[in-house]
Amino acid sequence: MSESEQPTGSIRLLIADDEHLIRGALEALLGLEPDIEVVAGTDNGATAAQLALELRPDVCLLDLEMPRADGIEAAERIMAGVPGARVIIVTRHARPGVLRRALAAKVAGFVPKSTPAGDLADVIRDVAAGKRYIDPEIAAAALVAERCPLTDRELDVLRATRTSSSVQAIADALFLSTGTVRNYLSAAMTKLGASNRHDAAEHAWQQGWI
Amino acid sequence: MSESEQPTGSIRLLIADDEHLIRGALEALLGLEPDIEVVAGTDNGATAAQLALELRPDVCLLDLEMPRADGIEAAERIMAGVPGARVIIVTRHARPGVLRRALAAKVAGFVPKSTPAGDLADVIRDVAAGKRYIDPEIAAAALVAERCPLTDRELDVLRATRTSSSVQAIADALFLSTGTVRNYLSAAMTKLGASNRHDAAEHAWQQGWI
DNA sequence: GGCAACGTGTGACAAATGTCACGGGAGGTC
DNA sequence: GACCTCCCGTGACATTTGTCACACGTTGCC
Repeated sequence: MSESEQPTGSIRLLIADDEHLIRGALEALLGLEPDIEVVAGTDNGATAAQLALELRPDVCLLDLEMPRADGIEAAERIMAGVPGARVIIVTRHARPGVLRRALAAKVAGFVPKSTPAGDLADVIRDVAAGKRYIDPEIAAAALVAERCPLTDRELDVLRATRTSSSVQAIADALFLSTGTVRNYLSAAMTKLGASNRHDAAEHAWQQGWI
Repeated sequence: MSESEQPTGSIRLLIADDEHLIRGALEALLGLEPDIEVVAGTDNGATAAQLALELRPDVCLLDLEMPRADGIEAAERIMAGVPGARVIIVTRHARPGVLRRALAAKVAGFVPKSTPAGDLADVIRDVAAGKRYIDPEIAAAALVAERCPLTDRELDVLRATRTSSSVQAIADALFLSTGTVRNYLSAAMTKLGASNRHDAAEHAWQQGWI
């Protein structure tokens, strides 16, 4: 593992983003930095985790929204397989609950796509140096965010609400009776102050609870 | 307008994308090309149109999803104000109907964010040279896509459905009676084969009709 | 002029949805 | 053991939603 063709202290980076254009652009952006070397790129979380196990990059830059395994799932797999790995999550929708999930997964960096491009290299350097970087806006939002008042089953039905159209379909998906589903939905709607299940599911999604 | 500090034939480019990270990365990517010069960047459609009128870039690279004016609206304004302007729309969700809208606005290029990063510069060069470039996948999808069977008002209520929770709210937003709204929704749902208005609105959105 | 399509509305009916009250059981804590 | 919360269910009820039939006026086309 002691190649000599790279400058001393060069940061070996893995990039995962399902939008090829973005990934390529990020590679171009970070390739301009003399101390950063992009060693791998992929468009899904599962491959990202696999590549990380093989290549042992110093830092992994993972998009949150990816097929096969989202950024946090990929981060968990990488953490499990590569002790001391450093992961940065990049996301478009910076929902407070997602930050919680990311921090629970021991992610070292969390930046929204609204971050100025010039800052990204610095974040990568900080993270590579062992520091953590959490976008201050998201951190503040997460701190004032309400704790999730919903039970596990209530979260389940809200999750199912996002893909199923009728109560019957939700009940079928969860192997529950329609009455039970309606009770859970009613409870969730009351807790969230929503006037229908779609609003409730949307709210829970915005908070990153589901 | 005859500055001499740039190489002959250099393509003057404007980039608009509301995600700063992406815009910066694209600037880095395209900045690597010797014949492309990024002359402006912004994060919303309204400013993009304004800047285009002032700076008269050769090509405008516009993200579709932007605040204040989406990529196509911005393209229309640019076309109206700058004769011979060339616009490329970049989008994450390549819905068939959106391509229709874009072509109706005389857009010269249409690429999804899944395009390999290396191809983008070539597309820009083609467009600058007067050619058009339409992503073949999207073009094929648009050709087999069904024509929109909905009336203007049906589209209106479906649009409102995406933001309003109840029929009453939709009716209030459109200054209609609830009965009328329900009739339109029922008609739209029948035409689209949807079992509720949210499905219908989702379908219409996927097709790019609203 | 006649006809079709569209926009707008009403009224009635059925189905889906949301609310409420009430059960019972499983699993924890004091 | 008593108590609590969560899970799962039932039944009744009011509200919302979706369907259907029908009506009237406008616009555009043959």
